[in-house]
Amino acid sequence: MTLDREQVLRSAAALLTRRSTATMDEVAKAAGIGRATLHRHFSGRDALVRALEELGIQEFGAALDAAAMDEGTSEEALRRFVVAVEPSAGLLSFLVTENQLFEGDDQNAGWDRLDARVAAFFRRGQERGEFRIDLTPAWLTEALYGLIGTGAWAVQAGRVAARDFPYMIVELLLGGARRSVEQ
Amino acid sequence: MTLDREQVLRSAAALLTRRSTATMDEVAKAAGIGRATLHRHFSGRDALVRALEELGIQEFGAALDAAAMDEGTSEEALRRFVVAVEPSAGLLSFLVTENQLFEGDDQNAGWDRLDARVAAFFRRGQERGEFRIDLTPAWLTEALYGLIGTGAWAVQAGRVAARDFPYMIVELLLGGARRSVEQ
DNA sequence: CCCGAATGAGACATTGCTGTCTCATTCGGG
DNA sequence: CCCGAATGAGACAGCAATGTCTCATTCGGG
Repeated sequence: MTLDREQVLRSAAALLTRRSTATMDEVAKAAGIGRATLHRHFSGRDALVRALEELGIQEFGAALDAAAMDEGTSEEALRRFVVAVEPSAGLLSFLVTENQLFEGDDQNAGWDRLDARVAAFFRRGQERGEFRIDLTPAWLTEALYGLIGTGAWAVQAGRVAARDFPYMIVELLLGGARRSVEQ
Repeated sequence: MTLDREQVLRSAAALLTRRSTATMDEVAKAAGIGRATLHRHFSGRDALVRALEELGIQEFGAALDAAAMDEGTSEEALRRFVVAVEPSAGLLSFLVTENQLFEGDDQNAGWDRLDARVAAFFRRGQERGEFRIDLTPAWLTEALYGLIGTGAWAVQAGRVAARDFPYMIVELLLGGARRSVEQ
């Protein structure tokens, strides 16, 4: 017994990433437990989503920590980060969409903190002359999130190879599609 | 009388863009009509979404046409396109999310045709030496869609200025965040 | 081995949305 | 002006998911 809460959350994340409207019953079945048991541990769908949110925040923060965004060039740091965040990309994409539904409501302070860290990273890169300054840190942050979500979806849909995920995201975000003269 | 179908679709698009789970009743109220009338014109929620899908496909195609993707440099064409597609960005973002829910089901052939046009544009740019060739046309296409959706959302959330929308998307997609040496 | 705790299966009421229907009202063309 | 068509408001049943509860079963620590 002693239900593995972590494993339940992981399977729920995997399912909801694919189909965000999945039923509590489907979530339970996907975790290999009964719906009643699922309800005993997460008082409702809201509680489940909130638990997933905390998991996502924790993983996102862990990826930022693991990437050591202050060390080396900004480009190296960004590469490390995208590699570190890749396993959580699907979950994060789901949570972003889910958050968009709560229009105006109180947004989890955890996200603000993470957003601030990412935006500060881009600002630092601008101050060091590594990033262009005509694109705001806020936009670069949003664009990074968007590309991670898009990449996760494209991989899952089979439109791009999974092993290219970090390369494609970082190359596009940093270098863009334009072929530069020195190439 | 003689309900303005176009105007109903537009207000539905505006509402569903903000909150994709809006009720038929809310859609009707947003359009200033009764729920019964809404049902008389769109036999159900599915029919409404399908009508919105056709509208989105038509607008997307119109934006491609208006941008004349074959004329001038690829960069100029892309700029024209993003400017032309901006008014439809919210609707397209909603439709992409909605389509993701139909896992595996028959996807509207209209999208395939549009995807092919966009991918062909990037491929042409690669052949002309304007775009780098280590990023696949399929990925560039997905990334463009993702950035358009992200941009639309960031504007609506007030995180970036609306008038910067085309500039930010095109600059990031083409040039990337890296500050190049010649700058 | 045994007993308590946790689980799974299912019944049940509730809720919110949907789709259909009716009927009084309103609009607008002829 | 008048009549038919369209609309709005609301009633209604159906349905799917939720959340709660019960009860038999199973697991595992002592």
